[in-house]
Amino acid sequence: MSGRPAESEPPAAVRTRGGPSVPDGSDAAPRRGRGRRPAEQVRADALRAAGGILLAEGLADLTFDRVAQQAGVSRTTLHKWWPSIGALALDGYFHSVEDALVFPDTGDIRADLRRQLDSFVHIMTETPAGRAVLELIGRAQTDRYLADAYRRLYSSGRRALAEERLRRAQELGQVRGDVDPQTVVDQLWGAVYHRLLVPDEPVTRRFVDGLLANLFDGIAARDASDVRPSAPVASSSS
Amino acid sequence: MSGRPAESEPPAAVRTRGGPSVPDGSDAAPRRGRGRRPAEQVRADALRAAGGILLAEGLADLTFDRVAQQAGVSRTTLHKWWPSIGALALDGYFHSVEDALVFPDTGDIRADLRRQLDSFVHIMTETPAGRAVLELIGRAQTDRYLADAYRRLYSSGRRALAEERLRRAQELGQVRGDVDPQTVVDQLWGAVYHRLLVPDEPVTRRFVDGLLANLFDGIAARDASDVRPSAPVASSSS
Amino acid sequence: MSGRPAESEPPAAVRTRGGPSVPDGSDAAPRRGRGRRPAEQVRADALRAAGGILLAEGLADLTFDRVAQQAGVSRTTLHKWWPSIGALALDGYFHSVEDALVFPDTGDIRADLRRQLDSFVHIMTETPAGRAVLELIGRAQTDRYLADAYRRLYSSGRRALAEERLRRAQELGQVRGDVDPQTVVDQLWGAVYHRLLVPDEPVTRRFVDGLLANLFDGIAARDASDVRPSAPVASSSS
Amino acid sequence: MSGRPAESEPPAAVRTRGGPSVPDGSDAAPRRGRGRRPAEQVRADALRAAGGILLAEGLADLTFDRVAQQAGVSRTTLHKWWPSIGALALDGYFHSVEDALVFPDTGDIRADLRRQLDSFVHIMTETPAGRAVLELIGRAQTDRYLADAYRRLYSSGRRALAEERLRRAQELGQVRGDVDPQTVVDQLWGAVYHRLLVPDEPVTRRFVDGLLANLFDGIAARDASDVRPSAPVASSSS
DNA sequence: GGTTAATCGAGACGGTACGTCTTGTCTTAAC
DNA sequence: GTTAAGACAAGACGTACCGTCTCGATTAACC
Repeated sequence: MSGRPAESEPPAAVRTRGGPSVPDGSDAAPRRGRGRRPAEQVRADALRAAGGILLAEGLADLTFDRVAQQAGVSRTTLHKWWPSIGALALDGYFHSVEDALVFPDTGDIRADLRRQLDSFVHIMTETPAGRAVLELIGRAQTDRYLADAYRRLYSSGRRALAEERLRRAQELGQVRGDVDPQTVVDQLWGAVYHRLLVPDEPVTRRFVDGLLANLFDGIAARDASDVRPSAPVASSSS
Repeated sequence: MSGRPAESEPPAAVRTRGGPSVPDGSDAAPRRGRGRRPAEQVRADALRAAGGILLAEGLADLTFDRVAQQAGVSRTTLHKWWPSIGALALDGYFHSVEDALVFPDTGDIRADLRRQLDSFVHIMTETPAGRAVLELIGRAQTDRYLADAYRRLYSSGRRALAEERLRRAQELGQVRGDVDPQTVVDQLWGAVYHRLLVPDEPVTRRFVDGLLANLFDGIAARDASDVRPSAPVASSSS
Repeated sequence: MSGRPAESEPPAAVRTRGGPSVPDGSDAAPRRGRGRRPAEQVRADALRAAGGILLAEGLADLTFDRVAQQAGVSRTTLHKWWPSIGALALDGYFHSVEDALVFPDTGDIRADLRRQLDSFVHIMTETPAGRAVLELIGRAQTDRYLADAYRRLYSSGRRALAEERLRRAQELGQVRGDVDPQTVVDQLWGAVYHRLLVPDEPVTRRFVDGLLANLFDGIAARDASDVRPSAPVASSSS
Repeated sequence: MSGRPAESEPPAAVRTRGGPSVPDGSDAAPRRGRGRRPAEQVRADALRAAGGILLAEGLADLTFDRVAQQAGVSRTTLHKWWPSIGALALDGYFHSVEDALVFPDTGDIRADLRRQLDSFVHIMTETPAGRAVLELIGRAQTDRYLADAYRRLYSSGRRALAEERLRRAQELGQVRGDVDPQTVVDQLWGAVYHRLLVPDEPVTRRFVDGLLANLFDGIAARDASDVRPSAPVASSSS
């Protein structure tokens, strides 16, 4: 990401911003004279193009070259502002997608987590943004600029919001005080990410139910009535 | 890739097979005549080279070109056997690393999970194989061939082993019968993968403790004694 | 030039070979499949395009990029065969221009030199090849690949032919035996090149007359009748 | 450029002016405020930088960019004052090199020419200025602005000086009155330039001797004693 | 056991992208 | 109003890799 003013980016509800995010899918360059243009306009054009390609075709088809052509921006300029294509993709993602930061607080922690997880699962499985986020996480494994920016602009903020909500539940006696909220984050959202990144098993409503039930009720058998001799509930394993 | 802080590896004991997995680090091609060689020998050379580069330098530096040169195999042949560099990398990984799929069964499910998770965390955070697995998962987001092969050859088998062990625990009344074992897999190993893939938080022994405690004991407060007004336990959040 | 089979290249009369040396001036690429084409065809296409651009527009407008586009050849291939654009230009020149090696030998050395010089001057001042040669000599000052190739393929051969003819004249007693033929070459063709490269003065028939007269008759006054008080012959200096 | 065997320099004594012509080899810009500076100071800084780079590294490494950075002058300003990098290079050359245009006149024309030619050859073959002049002549083939400036500022003046000296010799009866002095210039200095620009043959003292001997004595055999059956004098041809 | 067919190595090629460099234009702000 | 600072489009450079294709050599299987 380099020394750019960070665009802050937030947890939860994500929505594609404006239908025509991709202004002209026809890869047409505006064609201007050589001189300088205001930096803001150039940045906006580049981000719009990058976000559009990312959401429409995926990260593998996103290159500096294509962004330059589609946005009418020179490659040199792109390299000056973004150190890697992954960093540009992430910025383009935030520019094209509207994240609703709000984390519901109705007083019922389990219901609020359920709502939040449902929204999250919806976005990840039903919108182009889902695939984009997975590809960004994937690319971040070999692009440290992207990895840094992703943590700074995206994941750390979402973690903080979830922790905040969980701490309030602890204060109200709804969640045990000796529980580390960050570990809960990994066992809810992290578990979903895992199924999305390595899709052996489907991400369903029943799965989200199971995540919350396991965590809130515990998986240890409490009394004999729980003991059942054989497979009690249909597993989704093949 | 390069530059990334190396991290880790997969569930169940993994061991690098044979010190000199990388036959000749000097990138020297054997130089043979043109004729045909036994397919097995060609495959073995290619896999050895691919695995060596993957573990030593990372997936980003692994190309068909380099494997061809280092293994003395023609690019044409590589393309014939593997549909993408990711697929070749995965095969090379298995050729260079010996996975012990064994899952301990001492009768104590929580202790067995603990041992298995500790081994997993060790490999993922302390050996080159860990970084390789993360990079493979990452690349699988944009490489269909790799994604398919990864599920078929790797993750599904590990899921099955864990499920098997958990079902035995259910039969012994140690785990509630209405719990879906696959969901537990995502809340244990999946949670670890999440922290490795998006490293906002460190993967420590305390973290593993928390995973098991949350899951076995539940996070819901059981009685008034659990209720505490403010942050009771040090969280690892920054 | 590199390790290519040298195309031998010769002194004297140069003629543009075939009107449509530039096959399709419309910068249109043929567009073929990806596979390999015979090296000879690729080389011929590249040379035709390079020669065409050089003669039609000059060396300054000749780039690897344009040759690649016009010839339907990839830049990579051009770089493999020619180490610099100058080297490619020289090869393209020889491919597009037909050099008549013949050096006349009528027995009259002065008349033969006159004919040869007239041909040379004609080509250098009246045909596109003249400008091309001057630009190649110019570029050779900062392109050692071009400089080497130019000497090897062009100038040394022309020097040798001229020397051969002058030596025959020496053997016949028409030229003094203690004269170095190579020095004469510089005082005839070299003098012409000088006027062409630094055009303070025009290259005219009278100039060629003067070159031969000065050299054959000497410029030293032989007797008093030669002495004249002021400017005896109109000088072309401005 | 680079890599070229350095060669030489121009007629009449040329001397590098001031050891530290290159102000600070560390390519460090002085860093000033934005406002206007006296035009003379700007010009001087630019010329000093241009001349330094030209003499130290050659014309190929001289760019507007580098001059701007090294001189602390903006590219905009350079473009305003000089129409091409060649034109700037030429101005920079004159700013860094002190040309003594004096032409000796001892009364003996042949001895004076000999001295002048020796100085010229020395500068062209033994000093950095020599290479610079050859590169300027080379670039002038494709840079109209440089070509015009070179003739106007450099070559025409030198031609005039030589002509002046030769005319005095004609008036004294040392040189035939029907000889065009400008043609003699091309057969002496022009011949040397030719050997420098297309270095098939070396530029030696013997070569300069030959130039004068051929021209003053003529190359035509005067009597039978000159006739020799085979190669009489060692030629430098390979 | 010799012929034939499959397979491999070698490497040329078009194509795409990369990251860098240079040029010339243009904008803005300082002087 | 001139200048510096600097952003930008344009386009070339040289390199890397991919995927395809051709060719020749060799081996293995078939007859």
